[in-house]
Amino acid sequence: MAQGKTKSSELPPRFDPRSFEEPTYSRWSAGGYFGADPRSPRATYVIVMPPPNVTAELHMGHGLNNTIQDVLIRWRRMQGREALWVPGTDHAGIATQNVVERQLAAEGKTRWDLGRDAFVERVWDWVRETGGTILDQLKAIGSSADWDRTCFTLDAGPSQAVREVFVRLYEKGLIYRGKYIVNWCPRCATALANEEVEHEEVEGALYYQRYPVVGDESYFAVVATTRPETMLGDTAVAIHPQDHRHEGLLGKQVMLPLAEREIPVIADEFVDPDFGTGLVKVTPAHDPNDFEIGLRHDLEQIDIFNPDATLSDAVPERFRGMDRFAARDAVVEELKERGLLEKTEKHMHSVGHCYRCHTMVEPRVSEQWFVQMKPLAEPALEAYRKGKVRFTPERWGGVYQNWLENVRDWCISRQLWWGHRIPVWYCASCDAMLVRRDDPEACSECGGRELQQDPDVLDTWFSSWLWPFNTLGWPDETEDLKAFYPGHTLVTAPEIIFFWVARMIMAGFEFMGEVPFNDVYLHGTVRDQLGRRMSKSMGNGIDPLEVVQIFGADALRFTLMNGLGIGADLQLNNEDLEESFHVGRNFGNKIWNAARLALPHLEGDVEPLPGRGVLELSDRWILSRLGRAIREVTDDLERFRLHEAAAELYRFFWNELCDWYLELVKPRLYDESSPEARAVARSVLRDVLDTSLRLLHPIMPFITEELWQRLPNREAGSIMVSSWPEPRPEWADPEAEAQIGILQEMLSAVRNIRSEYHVAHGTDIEVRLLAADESLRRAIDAEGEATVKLGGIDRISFDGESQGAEAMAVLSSGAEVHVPLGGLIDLARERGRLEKQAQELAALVERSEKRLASADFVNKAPAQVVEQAREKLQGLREQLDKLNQKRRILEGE
RNA sequence: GGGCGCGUAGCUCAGCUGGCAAGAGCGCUGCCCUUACAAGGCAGAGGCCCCUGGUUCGAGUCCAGGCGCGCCCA
Repeated sequence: MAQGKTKSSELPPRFDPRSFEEPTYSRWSAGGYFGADPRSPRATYVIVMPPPNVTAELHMGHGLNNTIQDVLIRWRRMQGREALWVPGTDHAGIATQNVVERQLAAEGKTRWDLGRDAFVERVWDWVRETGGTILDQLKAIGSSADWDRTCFTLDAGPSQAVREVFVRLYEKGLIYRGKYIVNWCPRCATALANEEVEHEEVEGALYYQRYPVVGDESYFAVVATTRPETMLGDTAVAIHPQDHRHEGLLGKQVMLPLAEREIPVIADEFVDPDFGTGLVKVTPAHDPNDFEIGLRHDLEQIDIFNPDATLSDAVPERFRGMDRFAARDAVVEELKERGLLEKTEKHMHSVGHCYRCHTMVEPRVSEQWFVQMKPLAEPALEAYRKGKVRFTPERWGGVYQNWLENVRDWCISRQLWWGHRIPVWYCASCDAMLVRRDDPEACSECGGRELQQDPDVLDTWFSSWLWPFNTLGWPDETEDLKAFYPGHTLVTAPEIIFFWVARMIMAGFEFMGEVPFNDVYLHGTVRDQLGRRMSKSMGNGIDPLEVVQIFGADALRFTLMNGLGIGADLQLNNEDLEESFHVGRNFGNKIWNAARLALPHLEGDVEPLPGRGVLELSDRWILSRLGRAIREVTDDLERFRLHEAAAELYRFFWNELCDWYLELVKPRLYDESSPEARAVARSVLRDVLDTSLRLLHPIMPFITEELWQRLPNREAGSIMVSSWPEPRPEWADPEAEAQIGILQEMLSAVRNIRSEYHVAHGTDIEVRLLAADESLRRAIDAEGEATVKLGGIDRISFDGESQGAEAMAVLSSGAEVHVPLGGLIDLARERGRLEKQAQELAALVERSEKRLASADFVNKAPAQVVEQAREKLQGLREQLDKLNQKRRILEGE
């Protein structure tokens, strides 16, 4: 793909990502660079993509999540690993069904109007139409997933895996069916798992209701409740056994008003004597705690609701069909009329809401399927304790552990139509229950052919938790499975630690005998400029594709990585995309222009990097700095500190390579009269640019490929499969770093003086360096031509004495920079300038002296620290002395 | 109620194992369209590192308490 490209000298002055991003992606795709080979002898590196909802559209959260994964996978691929990133989508039972139900509602229909089969077919139509859109969108941001392995949770393979898992767990006794209290979403008309309920503090009221005591109707049991309407399902009143205030009531019956039923007063440890009156109503069918009390006391469970939370036939006729909130008003009103409402108090309490539609959840007894979690949790906990699974940031490990230690059974049946149907059949003839991998033809007990499959489907997460291995072909023992399980890194958001991360680890042990990945990297949330979570409903989102259109995928990716503190949230301004993304775009432009400068000088043959002996000072310096950058970026990536990798790359490329090296090397590049010197410069430039582009590639894949293709002497057909740079120890060159460092400081001082005295650009000045140290002399000696150019200097001399009518600065080494400015010098201004500097230095000297005067510091601090402090003080004093000396001369003028 | 996180420049955030003359980007001020880049260059201003105590020779960093903000669990 490299040959015959546009000539480098023809690069336009501004980089235009749209001109190359899509074609570049197509070439990668055609080149087969995304695919992983199970037969490869290389060590693997595997990430499974958190599958987005099949009908979702790409938002910034996906953008962030997938960019992180792509950075990691591209980096490991370059390191020579057989890198596999498995993509796919999730059928997202409730969410997807909701979307199609809303479409139907717009047509004035419900799913029951269509019937199950037609409805499911309709969802499939919608999925076939829009499903996978999001995966194409992921390509636009550069994702290098192995698309040939794209998986959908409802595909045949994963569906078979789900059945296999259900049957195995059932046979092991870990799946059971029972009538328990579950969280019920009246809008979705289905049960939910505990984790699918979001609790929210709301201001409600505490209603004190009077239940007349049977046989002594002038006496009342007063119960406090936040949910008066559920009284219609009360089957007892309870007190704490040690609560002597209400002892007289124990064993008596009270008359439940409105329902006009007699119910007992019982004693149960669960009751909190300090809540309300110490007496509570017990509604076993509609409160989890009451449910437990009911079991202990063998109370009747009266389900007062229909699936949509209107009141059922279990309540008096006048309440039937009322919505639960209307029923609350009606009950309260009627109690009030009868004098049975003692008082109401404001009361804050936490109320559960459906995580998909935010409707208030109703605890409700119903028959559901459950997974017994404790036995599955043990190996998952063990793995964490032994460090086989690590979390980044570490603190999430505690959250994971805490959840597993207190894990409750998992309600896996959903009263939905879209999803994996539960593989259980009931025989109409003999009541047998068949749990099967394949659809049975006849009852195995009685041979009856009238079999009814369980109408419910499984929780979507019941397929998601198999994702690390069902995407590789499990339960078949495939080549892929052998090669790519277990995987390595999971990248996701902390809010699905329970839903998904913990369960995947459990399933990994239960079905594969091994943890599915070692590292869980949890990233923050994308927020708007006000700190609000981006969401469709609030309209404060940013469309990543729009960003790609305007700024390019590389700009998007760099901005995301650069702004992403470890475990921290990321703020972007959705009203000002320029503000949010120009950093990445401008960096791309900088890279582009550095190449625009370099490439014309690199045409034709370029020799490999020569030995150290022929390198110039600036070459030694940039190679030393580059080595440092390689170490830091690699280390940052290893520790998932992606934002620091991005910042380091930005700093190195811009502030060292562009600001200094390119300027220092220019004279040699343009000097055709010294071909040998020019050849060395070209070799170093080529190598540094090549290495820098490879370092940048995981974060900015497109621009680096585009430019890399124009470099001579490339090692591979695509930068994607070039090698990740390794630091060469022999490049480390503290001497060169020190020399260039002092040269930079000197130029800074000169430029400061120029700026202070408004010396026009183009007006060269003379610089006299007194007490110049060896480093500075050598640096100027080696880089004289560039130095005079960068400082706008026409002459540098090293002799003479401090004089009056000169601007002056002292460097940290003690070297004095004098700039004779002739008529431009303003003595008053110069005195002021030096005085300010002297004051600052004096303050530092004082602080430093004080520190060293402390016997404790000198005796107890490490010798090296004390020594450093002494040297520093000496340097500061020298600087201050020289400044003061100069000030005295100026006083005499 | 239990747990976790955050508070550093006007804004968004780095600052990892305590050794700082406290950093970056944006924004701001001044000068400059110097032939890679004005999406740029150079120079500069801007900080009780939330508060109070403690540990330490030494605290932005560790500990305790407080204030403010956010999240999770019950």
